[in-house]
Amino acid sequence: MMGRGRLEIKRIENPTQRQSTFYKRRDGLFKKARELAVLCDADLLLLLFSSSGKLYHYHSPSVSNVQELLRRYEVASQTRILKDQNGGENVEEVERMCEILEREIRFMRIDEGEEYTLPVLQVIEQNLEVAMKKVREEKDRKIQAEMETLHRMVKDRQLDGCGLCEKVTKLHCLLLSQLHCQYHFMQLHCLLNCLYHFRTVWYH
Amino acid sequence: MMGRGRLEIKRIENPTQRQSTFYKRRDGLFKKARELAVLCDADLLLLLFSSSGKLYHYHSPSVSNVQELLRRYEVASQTRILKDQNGGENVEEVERMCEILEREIRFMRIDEGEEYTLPVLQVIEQNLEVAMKKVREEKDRKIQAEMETLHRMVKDRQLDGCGLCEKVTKLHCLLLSQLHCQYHFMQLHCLLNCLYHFRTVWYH
DNA sequence: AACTATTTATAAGA
DNA sequence: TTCTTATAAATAGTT
Repeated sequence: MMGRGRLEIKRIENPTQRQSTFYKRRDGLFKKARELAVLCDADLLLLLFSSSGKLYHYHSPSVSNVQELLRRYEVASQTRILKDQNGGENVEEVERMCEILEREIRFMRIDEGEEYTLPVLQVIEQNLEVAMKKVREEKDRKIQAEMETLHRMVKDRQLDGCGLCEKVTKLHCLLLSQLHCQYHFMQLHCLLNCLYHFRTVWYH
Repeated sequence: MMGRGRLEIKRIENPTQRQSTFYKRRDGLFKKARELAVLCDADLLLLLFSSSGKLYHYHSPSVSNVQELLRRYEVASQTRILKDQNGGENVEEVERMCEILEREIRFMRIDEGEEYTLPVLQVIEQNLEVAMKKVREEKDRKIQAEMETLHRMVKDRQLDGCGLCEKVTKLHCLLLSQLHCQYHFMQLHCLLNCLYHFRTVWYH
């Protein structure tokens, strides 16, 4: 890294040297962490255990306690770390959240045994159309990217011996004819399997 | 610090510059953290939230999960972070319910800023197809019922003077031609408005 | 996203 | 350990 020689990023086997490096880099890391928090108005938590088990930690001053930050981490990373503190208050919030989600689903599909009026069905259909449009656009984008990757592979390798290039082009045309229209699901599914097959065969 | 000028360690007020600095220093910090963990055989956890609330995190590979490290932190710092296991039972149930609903929505539509793989997109599309099919079937049923009601009204009243019966039959045929195929939304919407108009006129 | 002139971090030596 | 110093690395300002 820095310093007089180049250092490989591998565990330092010499304990004295490891310890020395640990001190220096620990100080450097905490300094950088503090600076980032202050300069960029970011919240951070840094927990560090030396190989001997000693703890060093830092959290940005705007964070009043570690729990608060961990709660945000839970939400952002979709993992569950902390158990819920209070029983009563946030239950209502969770339930309200649940209701909102339920309503969202309700306007995305039909449930058995329910009665719907025509205008409601229209709304649901419209919502589905919008969602479907988005999904298909995203799929278009992905398929295009796949095809470009394939073409690049063909070009890069100058591999045209076994007629692969021709096959890829054919496949590409077939896919393009499917894009931007109403897909027939099974047909496209078949084509995509074919596409994936190509990629795996390529790297045999 | 480094770079062309000296930088005071104070919150950067210019948002563009703050963002730019954040990216650069974030990368630097994570690199340093990784290097320290590897070189000195240390365990570490780094949670970072940008000022806009986006999460970036890292923990050394030797740490299997975040809880494990937090438990060590609790012991070392003598603070209580992780709550004990027991607590509100029904809270968990509600939350589980919430998660299920959320997952259901997640497989019914595309969210901005998310990355989806092609197989996932396929699943979402398939779910939408199923939902759409159900909605359209339900709509068919409703429209058929509407038409039958209209026909009954015409028959019961023996009212054919002003050519209403003929009009209703025409409308019926038009609607039937639309059923069980892919509707064009606007077209059907127009027909339905027409249908409702008839019913209200009827009872003038 | 890239480029550099500088500053900063730090590896090795004292 | 702690300090020094030669050198590698990081990055601020700029394009």
